[in-house]
Amino acid sequence: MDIGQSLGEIALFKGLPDDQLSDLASIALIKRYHRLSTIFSEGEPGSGFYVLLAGRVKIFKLSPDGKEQILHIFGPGEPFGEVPVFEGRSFPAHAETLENSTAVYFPRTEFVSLIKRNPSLALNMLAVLSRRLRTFTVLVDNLSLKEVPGRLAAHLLYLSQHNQGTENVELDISKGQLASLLGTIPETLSRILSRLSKQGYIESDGRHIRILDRTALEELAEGIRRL
Amino acid sequence: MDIGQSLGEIALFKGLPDDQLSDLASIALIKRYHRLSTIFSEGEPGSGFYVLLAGRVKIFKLSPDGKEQILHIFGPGEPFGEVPVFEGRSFPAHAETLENSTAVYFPRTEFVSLIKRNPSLALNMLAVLSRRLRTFTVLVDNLSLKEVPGRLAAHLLYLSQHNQGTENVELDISKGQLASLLGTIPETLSRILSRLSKQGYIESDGRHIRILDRTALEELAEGIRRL
DNA sequence: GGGATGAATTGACTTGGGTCAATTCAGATG
DNA sequence: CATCTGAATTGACCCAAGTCAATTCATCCC
Repeated sequence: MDIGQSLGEIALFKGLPDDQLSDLASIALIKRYHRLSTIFSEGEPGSGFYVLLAGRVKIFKLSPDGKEQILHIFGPGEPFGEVPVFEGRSFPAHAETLENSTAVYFPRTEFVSLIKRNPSLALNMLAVLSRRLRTFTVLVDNLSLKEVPGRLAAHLLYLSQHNQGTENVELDISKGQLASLLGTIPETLSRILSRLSKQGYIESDGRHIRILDRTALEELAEGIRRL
Repeated sequence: MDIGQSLGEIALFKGLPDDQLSDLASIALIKRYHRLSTIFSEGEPGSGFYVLLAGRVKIFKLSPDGKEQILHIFGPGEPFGEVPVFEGRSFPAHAETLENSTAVYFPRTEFVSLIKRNPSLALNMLAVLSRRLRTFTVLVDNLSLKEVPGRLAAHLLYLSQHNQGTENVELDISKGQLASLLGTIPETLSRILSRLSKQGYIESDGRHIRILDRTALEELAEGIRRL
């Protein structure tokens, strides 16, 4: 595989001249992981960051008694683990694969010196971090200001959006993981899905969900309507 | 006032040569705000960002029924409102002064072109955003995985830390605002402060709090101990 | 096909923390 | 000094969502 080639298709590296791409490729390391393996853990010193090529990775926090809060789920093309690269300290959360995955790893010092020589790489990275800050504000808003039905409604609408706005939505993670992403537990998620069905807002069959009353979901997500 | 001079003391601009500082000063605009005035609102297009020179600013989200969740409280030297600069879209949250405040405003396009010419400015900004990402992971962890006593304990320890680890801590915001920062309401905060006092963990008198049992607070914050 | 294993669902119960309302307290102002 | 106004506290009550336990369901593999 030509690494330089595939790097060019990654949003973070958009607009870079070919020689820079091959510079990148020359410092990159390919890493492969089995499903459910740890990529890094919170508190570890980070000496580089990753860009996912294939598979899926979750970034999450853990409470002492084992409850998990997922911060992000990343797919191909998305970078993760950058915080320690620019801030110097350790990883602020855990990273684990959801599927067999392949990532490129960029060592910190080499990458920083590349960034110094390439302003548009720096700006791309600034855009990535800014986007991530925005998603965090949404997550905080959900956790603190919405209740679980609202979070779930928002998530279903989000999935629908990313499927060309279709009414048919396929959950791409287990219900247990979805619960952890929404800041709740499987039991609660299960109950609320069935309440949404009883209300006629959705039709639910395993991982497949059909949106029947989009407006109702929107109002739930906005916090205007209560379930 | 020599703007260039004061800019040099801001962490974001550390290590910049004098001519770059005066470039910065030349695109900067000084803005003054009264206490409790809106600097920007969520959803507004952002055409630049701010660095606070004096006063205090809160960044917050609002629910439809008016409940507020504070994301950050910034003091002198701290930049805010950068997300739209690099990501292009609108402000992800509201910004309002807590006191009479002065800020420098940097218009987006001019600032970006400066960053293009100065890698260390870019790296400083990457460090700022990375640090902010870390604080968000902490906030999410608190909101989702800790209960209110734990969040409060963590906050008291944080305040103690930033006062050379003294046992005497002064709340620098109103209890109402503290509640909003901790993701709760004043009534609950009040009750929990008094429970902490009854337990002998703290002594509380208005805005002054004395830490009596640091270990207990640490264990509360860790989620090991329950109140 | 038939266990076996983990995921998901359902029920009964508990509880943290929110709502609403009533005081009390404290700082600002005339 | 008296009063006013918003902040903070306290009490009674309620409810969303968590815990614990028991099934049920689905998938995989022999």
